[in-house]
Amino acid sequence: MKRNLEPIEYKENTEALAKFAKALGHPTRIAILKHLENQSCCFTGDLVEVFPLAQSTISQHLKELKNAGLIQGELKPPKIKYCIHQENWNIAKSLFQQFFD
Amino acid sequence: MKRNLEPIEYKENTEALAKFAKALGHPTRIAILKHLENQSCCFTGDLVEVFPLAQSTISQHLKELKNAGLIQGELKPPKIKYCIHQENWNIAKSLFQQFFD
DNA sequence: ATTTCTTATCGCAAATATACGATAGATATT
DNA sequence: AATATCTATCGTATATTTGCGATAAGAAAT
Repeated sequence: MKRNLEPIEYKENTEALAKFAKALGHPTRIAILKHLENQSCCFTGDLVEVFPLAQSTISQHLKELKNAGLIQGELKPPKIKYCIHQENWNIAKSLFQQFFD
Repeated sequence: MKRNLEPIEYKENTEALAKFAKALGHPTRIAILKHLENQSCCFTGDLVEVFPLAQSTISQHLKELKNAGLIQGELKPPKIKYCIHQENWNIAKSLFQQFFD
C-alpha cells in the first residue's frame, strides 16, 4: 500500500463542517444532544439510565461531543453537568445553514 | 467481549439525521458536495482532477454519498453525471434545521 | 483516613472507514 | 469484433470507531 501521507488541505469551513458532522454522525450522539436541548442540561448518570449502554460508552460519546465543541461540562461535585456549548452550537448551525443554502 | 447485539431503537428522525451527518463527516465529501452545488453537476473524472486522491477513492466517496441519498448518478455514456439529489437534500436540510432549532 | 458516589480512562475485541493499485464492467466508436 | 474511455468493484493494509468491563480519579461526607 501507499497512502497519501500528506493530508489534503481543505478550506477552513470545510474542515469545521466535517468535524461537526462527524460528531453528529451517530444516533446515540444525536439523541444525547436532543436530550440536552430538552433538559437544557444533564448529568452523565441521567443518560446512562436513558440509553441501554454502558456508562463507559456514554462517557466516550460525551467526550467526542466535547472534543467537537458541541457540549461543555461544568463541575457540580460530585457530578458533572453537561450543557450545549451555545457559542459553538451557533457556529455549527450557521455552517450547516450556509452549506444547505 | 459482549456487545449489545440488539441495536438500539432510535426515533426515525434521529437515525435519518445521523445517517446524513455521517455522510457529511469527511472533508472530501463536503468538498465534493460543494463542488456539485457550484457546478450543479459533474463527472467522476472531474473530481479526480480536483482532488489529489485515487480514482477508486473518489468513487468510494461518491458511493457513500449516493447510499446516504445525497447525490444521484445519471448515465451519460460513457460518463456518469452526478448531481445533488434535490428531494433528499431538502429532507436533510430541514432535519438539520429543526435539529438546530 | 476511609468510604461513597460519580465520571473518566484503560485495555481489549470487533466492526467500520479510508486509502491505494489492479481489475472488471459498461458503452461508444472504430 | 476490437478498441478506447470512463467508472465501479475487488483485494489489501492500516486507522479509526464503537462497545464492554475493570480500574482509576475526583470530590464530598463520615
